[in-house]
Amino acid sequence: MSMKSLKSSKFTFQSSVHSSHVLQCLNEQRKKDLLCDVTVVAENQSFRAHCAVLASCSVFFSARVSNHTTPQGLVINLPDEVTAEGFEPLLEFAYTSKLIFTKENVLEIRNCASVLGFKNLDKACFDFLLPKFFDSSRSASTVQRKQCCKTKCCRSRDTELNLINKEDVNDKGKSLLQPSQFQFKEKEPSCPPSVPIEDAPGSCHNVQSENNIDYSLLCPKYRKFQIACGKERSCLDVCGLETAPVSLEKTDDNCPLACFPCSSNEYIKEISKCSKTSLNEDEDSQLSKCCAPSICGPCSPCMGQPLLQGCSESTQSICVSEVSAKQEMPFCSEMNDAESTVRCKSDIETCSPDQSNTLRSREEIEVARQLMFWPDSCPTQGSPSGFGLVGKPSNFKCLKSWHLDPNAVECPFLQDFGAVGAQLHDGEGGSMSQGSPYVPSNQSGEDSDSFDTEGDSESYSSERVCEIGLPLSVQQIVSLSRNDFQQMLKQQCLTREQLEVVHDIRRRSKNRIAARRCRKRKLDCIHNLECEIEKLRSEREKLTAERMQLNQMKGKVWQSYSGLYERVCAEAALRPEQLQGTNEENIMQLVCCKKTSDALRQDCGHAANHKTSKTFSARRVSRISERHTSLRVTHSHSEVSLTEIMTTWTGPK
DNA sequence: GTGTCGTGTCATCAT
DNA sequence: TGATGATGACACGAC
Repeated sequence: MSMKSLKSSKFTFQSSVHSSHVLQCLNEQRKKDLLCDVTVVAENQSFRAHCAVLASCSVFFSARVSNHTTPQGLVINLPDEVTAEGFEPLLEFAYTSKLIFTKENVLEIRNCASVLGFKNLDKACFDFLLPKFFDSSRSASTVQRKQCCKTKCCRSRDTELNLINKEDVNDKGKSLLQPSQFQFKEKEPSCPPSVPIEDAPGSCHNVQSENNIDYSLLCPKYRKFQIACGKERSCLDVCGLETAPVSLEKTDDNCPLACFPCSSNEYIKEISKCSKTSLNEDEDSQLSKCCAPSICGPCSPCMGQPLLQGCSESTQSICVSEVSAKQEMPFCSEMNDAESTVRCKSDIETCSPDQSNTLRSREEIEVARQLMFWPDSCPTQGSPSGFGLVGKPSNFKCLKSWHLDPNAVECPFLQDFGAVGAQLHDGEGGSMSQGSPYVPSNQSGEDSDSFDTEGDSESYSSERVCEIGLPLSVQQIVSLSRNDFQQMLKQQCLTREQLEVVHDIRRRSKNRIAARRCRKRKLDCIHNLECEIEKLRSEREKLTAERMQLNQMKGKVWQSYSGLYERVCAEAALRPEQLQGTNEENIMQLVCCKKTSDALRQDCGHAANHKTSKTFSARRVSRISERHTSLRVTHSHSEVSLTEIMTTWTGPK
């Protein structure tokens, strides 16, 4: 591009950290009571704040502030429903985007948020959170999960929990919930990204949320299953633009993807979408580079799940962002006058590389942690067998063959990672140490299966390798990323036959792994569907019981009504047969009748009182008599029997 | 001997 | 265009 064209071009610089920085500054100002222009009073406790911030977060404050001409010095008394306990976290949320809550005060906060109309919280947070906290059916779900998911879920769950980074939950047992993560769901079908740790040992996840959304069925991968089950639903249909997380209810440990599949996966994919724009074709190797434990947490359960595709995707996606963040691009792409090209959203590029790394990675690591917290977040699909320590014998074989550190049992990711690193290191004379670009990208998560090549097939492959004198191990052939693999082949100067064997081994091995994943997904889907069926059954039973209860109540009400009815009839000197029309009409009639009777009595009383009075006129007596006659005539047209009225009242069953 | 299950492999399609 | 992943179909061995 010529200098001239460069001069005529427009550039866009967009910072996504700017907004958070502004909010952070506002929060600091609030704490120092600087530039605060409003005092909010809740239960005799006052809070200083900025009108603009409150108004931007809350419908209530927006209305109050906009109606106030001089916001300076404004004092807003909150409704009685809003307690200080509930409001304070909301105020923090307004300034930090983080809602800190406990199981004890979450209802209070929800109530306050509802009263104050806190945007993005009600649906995005509480609809998602409360069922998780208080859903009485959870125990049942757990039972279901135990039934349907058998041992693998449970064991993987236990392991998972043990691996959760305890830093993610503070000492007070509070959990962080970041609504910004939820906002994501407005675009993508996703599940709640976070969950309080105490709820982690959840129930079967596929048993969906209150909204009956089966996350496992939302992923494109499972479209076929959806169709097969007649459950084809688009993610947007389900999640909607405004509906955030739909529920916390998860159902099945063994199907993380099932529940989170869309959640975590889609969410992470969204991240990766942005990030991948910055990736060059060598993304595999970049993924490899970045997929180090240090990024996603040393013992990330997700990463440790050898067979969890979703998990690995999450991890990888996060890492992709991490990588892209490392690219030093102070400015984004160029925008030509007429044809605007790519516009960089660059929270990454806007700041210095180091800074952007920190900011981005923190955010994404937080997301990853939240996902890990979520029992199902480790997607799934896979992975019932979880961390390779449970489940199939093959996994044991894997560990047996790859273990370097027996103490690493609790951290499969590290096992695999370290093992492979060591393996590669040995094989490549140090060029493939841990964390090096040569560490295969597919080793994080599900693809740790790729190391499970021990067995007949692997033995056969090894024999072939020896036969043709390949200077490579089967593991190297299989586990390297595409670019690394090709680069290695170039360095090896292999014969045509050797190349064919290498490619054949690699192809078979990858396909073998893919087949395993595919089968696991199928099984997960089956489990998920079973869980869903169980949930629907229990719901049906619950509804049936509720219906019976309502019928009983209806009977009681009817009895009460009948008694009243007869009493009113007797009082009005009417027979039920004299009434006609619907029960509502009859009741109205009876009420009129009662009023008229009262009026008559009153008039008669007056008449009696005035009998001796000369002012009592015959005209008034005549008028009373007319009214009485009219009333009699009206009711004499009633021919409907009480039975019919009862039928009308009972209504269709 | 037969059925079931787990697994590997191939072919095909999509990305 | 080649690499890769997903998946249906088939074959095979173990139980």
